[in-house]
Amino acid sequence: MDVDFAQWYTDVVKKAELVDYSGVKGCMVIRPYGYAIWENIQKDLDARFKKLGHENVYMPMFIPESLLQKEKDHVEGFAPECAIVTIGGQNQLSERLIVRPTSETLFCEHYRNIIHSYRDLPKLYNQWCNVVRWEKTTRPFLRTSEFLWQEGHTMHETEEEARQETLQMLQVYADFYRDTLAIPAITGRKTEKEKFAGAEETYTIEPMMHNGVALQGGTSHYFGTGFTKAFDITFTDRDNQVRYPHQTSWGVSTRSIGAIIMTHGDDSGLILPPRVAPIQVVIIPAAQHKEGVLERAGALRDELAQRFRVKLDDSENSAGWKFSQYEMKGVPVRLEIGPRDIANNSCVLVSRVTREKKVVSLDQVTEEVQAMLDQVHAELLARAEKNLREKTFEARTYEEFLDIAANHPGFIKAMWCGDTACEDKLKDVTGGVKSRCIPFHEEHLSDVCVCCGKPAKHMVVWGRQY
RNA sequence: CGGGAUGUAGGGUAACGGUCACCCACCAGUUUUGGGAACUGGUCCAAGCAGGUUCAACUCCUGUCAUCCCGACCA
Repeated sequence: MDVDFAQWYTDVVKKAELVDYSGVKGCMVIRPYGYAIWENIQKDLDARFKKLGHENVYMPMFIPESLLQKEKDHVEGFAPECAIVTIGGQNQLSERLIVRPTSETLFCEHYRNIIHSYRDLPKLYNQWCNVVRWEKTTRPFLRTSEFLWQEGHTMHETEEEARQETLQMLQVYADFYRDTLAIPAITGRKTEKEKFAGAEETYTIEPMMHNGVALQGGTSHYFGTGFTKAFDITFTDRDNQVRYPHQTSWGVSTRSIGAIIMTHGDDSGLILPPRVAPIQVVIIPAAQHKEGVLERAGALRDELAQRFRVKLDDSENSAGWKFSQYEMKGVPVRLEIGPRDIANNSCVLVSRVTREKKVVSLDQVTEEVQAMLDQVHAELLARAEKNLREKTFEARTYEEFLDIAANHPGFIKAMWCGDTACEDKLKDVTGGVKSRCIPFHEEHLSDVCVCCGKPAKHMVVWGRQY
C-alpha cells in the first residue's frame, strides 16, 4: 500500500463502488455507497450548523460575468478555472454566465437587497450545492471538476463578531473531523500566499493522510468589508451611522470522503468511521441453509436496525467471499451467526480495524455492537493521531529542512520570517513542500527563519498536499 | 498545461491486415457453505469517437476524447 498509494487509492474507490467515471474529464458518478457516506456527512454537519443558528438557502448556479468581476482579487483567483456558458437555447447570450466556482458574489448581491439595518444582522446562511472548477489534474473526491459541498456565508455588524464566527466555524470543522470522521488535524491560519482570493484571513484544517501528505480538509474565511464595499452592502447602525457589514464564508466538500479513504484505509480496502458508514454492521450468517439460521439472523437484523445501519447478507455467496467483500467496503463491524452460536445464544462480532473476534451473548448484542462501534472509532482516531505524531518533524536549519523534505514524508515544523519569497524558495528547492498553516499553538523552535536566517515571526507547519 | 502510457463484453485479459478468444460475473441444476467453493449445462454482451490508407482496419496512420502515472498549476 505504501509502494503505490496513488494506485491503491484509485483501485479502492472503484472496487468499493464509491464512484464511476463519466464522459467528462474530472466529473465522477457518485454511486449509492459513496453518496450514502456524503448524506451522513451532510446530516451531521447540517445539525451542527443549525444548532448555531444557521439557515439553509439555495442560490443560482450561474453568475453573470460582471458580478464575478466586482471584487478584484476574487476574480483574479478564480478566472483561470471557470466554466462559462455562452449560449442559451439557440442564442448567443448578451452576457456570459459563469458556472459558480463558489458563491460569495451571489450571496453579496442578495444580501445587498435584504440588509438595511443592524436589526437585519447577523445573516447566517448556508447552502448545500455543487460547484465547478476546471481543474487540470483530477482524482475522485480529492480534486474533481465538479464537486459537492456546503458553503456558509454570513454577515455581521462588527468585525469582532465576524472574526468570532470565522474561528467558531473552523472549530466546528475540527470537531466534526475528530468526533465524526475520527480524523485528527492541525488547525491554523493560512499565510498571505495561501489565502483565499479576496479574504483578509483564511483559517484551515489540515489532516494528514496515511502516507504523510496533507489534505486541506476545510476552510473558514474572514473577509472584513472588502466584498461588502465592492458590492455596496450597507446598513444603518444603532448610532444612525451607515456602515459596511463584516463578512465570513466557510466550506467543506466531498473531498472529506477522500480524507476518510486515505486516512483510515488499509491493504484490505476501506475502513469507514462508524458514524458515517452507510452500513455500520453487516450480518453474515454461517451455514445459512440450515434450519433456523436465516430466521434468527433476520430477527437479529430487525432488532439491531432500531439502533444501527444494518445489512444482512443472505446471498448465496460463500461466507469467505462475503468477509472479503465487506472488508473492501470498510464496514466497521461484522456479525457472524450460525448454528453453533444460536445453540449457545451467542454471536461473533469482528472489528474491521483489529480483526479481533468477540463472542457475545445475544441478550447483550445491542450494547456489544455499540461498544465495538465506539471502539472502532477510538482505534481509528488513535491510529491516525499516532501517524500524525510520528510523521511530524522539526527543522531548525535549512539543511535539516531539505533532508526531511526529501526523506521523511509528513509535516515539518519550522520557523519563518513572514516573507513570501522564502515560501516560494522552499517550495522550489523541495519540489512541492508548501506552508500548510501557522498553527494556533505556535512553538518557538529557534530565533531565525529556516530559509533566509532573518528573525523569525512565526512557526509554520509545512508539507506536501493533495 | 508538459512528459510517458492505456483504451477490445458488466469487470479483467489475449491474439490477429481477412469469422475477435478466454477468465470472472450472469442464468439453470447438483453438491457445498464458520476466510474469496466445485462440477455440469446455458444465455447475453465488445473494439472510446472522427477521419484517412487498403479489395479488406480491432490491427497501420492522423486527430480527438477519456483514464492512469510523473511534473507544473491549484483560489
